[in-house]
Amino acid sequence: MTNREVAIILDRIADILQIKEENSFKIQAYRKAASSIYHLDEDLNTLKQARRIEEIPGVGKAVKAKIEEILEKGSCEYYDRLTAEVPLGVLDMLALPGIGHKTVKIIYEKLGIDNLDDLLKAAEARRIRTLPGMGGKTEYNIKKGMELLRQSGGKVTLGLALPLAEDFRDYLWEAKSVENACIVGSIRRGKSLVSDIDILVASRDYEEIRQKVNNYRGLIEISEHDASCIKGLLTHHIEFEVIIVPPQDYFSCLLWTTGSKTHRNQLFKDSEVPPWPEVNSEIDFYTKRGMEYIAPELRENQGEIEAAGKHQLPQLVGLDDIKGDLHIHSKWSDGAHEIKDMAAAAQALNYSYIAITDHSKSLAISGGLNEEKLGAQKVVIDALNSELSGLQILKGNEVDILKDGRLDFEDDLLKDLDLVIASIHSHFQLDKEKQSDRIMQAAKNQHVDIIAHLTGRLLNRRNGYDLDLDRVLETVAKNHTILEINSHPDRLDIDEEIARRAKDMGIKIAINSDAHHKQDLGLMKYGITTARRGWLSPDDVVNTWEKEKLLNYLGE
DNA sequence: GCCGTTTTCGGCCCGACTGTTTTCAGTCG
Repeated sequence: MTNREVAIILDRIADILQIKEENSFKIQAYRKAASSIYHLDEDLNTLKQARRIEEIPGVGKAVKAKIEEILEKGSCEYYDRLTAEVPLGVLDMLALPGIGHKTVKIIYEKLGIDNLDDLLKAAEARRIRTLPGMGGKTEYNIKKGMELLRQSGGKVTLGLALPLAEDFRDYLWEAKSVENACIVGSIRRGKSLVSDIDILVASRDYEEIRQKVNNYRGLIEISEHDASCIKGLLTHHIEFEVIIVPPQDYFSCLLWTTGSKTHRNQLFKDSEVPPWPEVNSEIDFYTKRGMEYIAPELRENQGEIEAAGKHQLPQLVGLDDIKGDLHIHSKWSDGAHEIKDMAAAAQALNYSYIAITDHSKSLAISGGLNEEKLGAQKVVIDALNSELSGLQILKGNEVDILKDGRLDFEDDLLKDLDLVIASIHSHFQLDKEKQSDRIMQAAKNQHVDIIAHLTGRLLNRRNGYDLDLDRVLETVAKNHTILEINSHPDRLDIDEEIARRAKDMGIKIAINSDAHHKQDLGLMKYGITTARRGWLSPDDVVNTWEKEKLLNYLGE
């Protein structure tokens, strides 16, 4: 069992307890333990062997026993008992926006519905409105939510698929006969939602690879296999495909399997099908055709082939270019750690600056800071800065954009901060005009430096709010406001398409982790991938800049 | 169920909006 799988079980226990309306603090305890484990930087199995499970924050005697049982047996008696009472299909319904634990409980108890398909049928048959507290709008929410789920077509986020793919690839590479192995397909191109995990393996021993796949701890089943391919299902029910080629064909197959189809169609004529033994590397392939090397993230037939032919591809931003992180939370609001701990984690990444940007007072659930606390936080940061060498902590805030476009703090207070992020956390359903006006008003505020998670989308969960992007981007450009690429793999907001538009309009971008936990600083790589897919260069991204240049820009 | 310069039980625990109601329960960030 991986940490993530254990965390998912603990979260499901919390969900079922919530549906059963048990003590809310008990539910909270399971959620906290799940979150701690999700963010752990050590493997639970290792911790168990070292008898250190109880060191995990939020894990006491009871949860520890359950974790150990799950690690040994893949499940625990308590969880099995709960899922016998409330089937997992009932929990699937919680994914629908506007449908919470109480609603799900009533639907399950009164109508006996325990899966999404039956729920949709009941909503279409207008049976949901017969239940207490539910009406036409609840049915609409169900139908609308199901549409969103269907749109994603069973795809999973890169944040879920990539770690699993990396683990699988590293495992396969351990086989003696493997000379090369690479994650290919949409994961290699860095798409934010992917349908499966594809691994290309160079080996002459098919049988060894098949045995190896068969023994993988994350394997659920092998569905089919032939001389060059093994297909099946991995944990989290993600489909996989292992493609096995002889070593001399590896690089041409790497190109072919990375795709995308449209990139391939544009590049190759019908007659051209791999292998091409003369190809020694991808760079070699493009060079021999008189082109620059095209990075996997660009291979989407969005003008990259033409640009590569003219040697006009941008120099893409990379993780190594990043010098700081401008959107970080601490314990002062809803973060998990003290500022000094986040600073230490940033130093470990060799950053030269970070901005502490806790929430503002309106976001009460997250412990948003009021004027007084913000003042106190500045004193703490000043003290830390006087001790730190090599890293500067910028005094910032993620200030809420209120319903009418005003900000949660007065200008007088904002002007004294090093960095102001403005973002929306409420009133998602305003109409296009009002929503756009609201953001534009924030962008026009001379103290606002960055607009964070512009569209508010949550991948597989919620579409972005209705925005007139043309008008918004125009205002952002005019006011020299920076747009954020939020690196959280559930957000990746703005996406590559908007990022590229923004770049063309001269808008600068900040790639931020929005870290609520030390480990979250590592999410930066997902934002980088999105930036690369948006054709961004280091110069387009303000947090690749030297500190002095950045501070100058913020001060203007 | 966890946690304790509060110390082994009692605290943990927001607030606004939405939808279904006609005074409030459920959802969400």
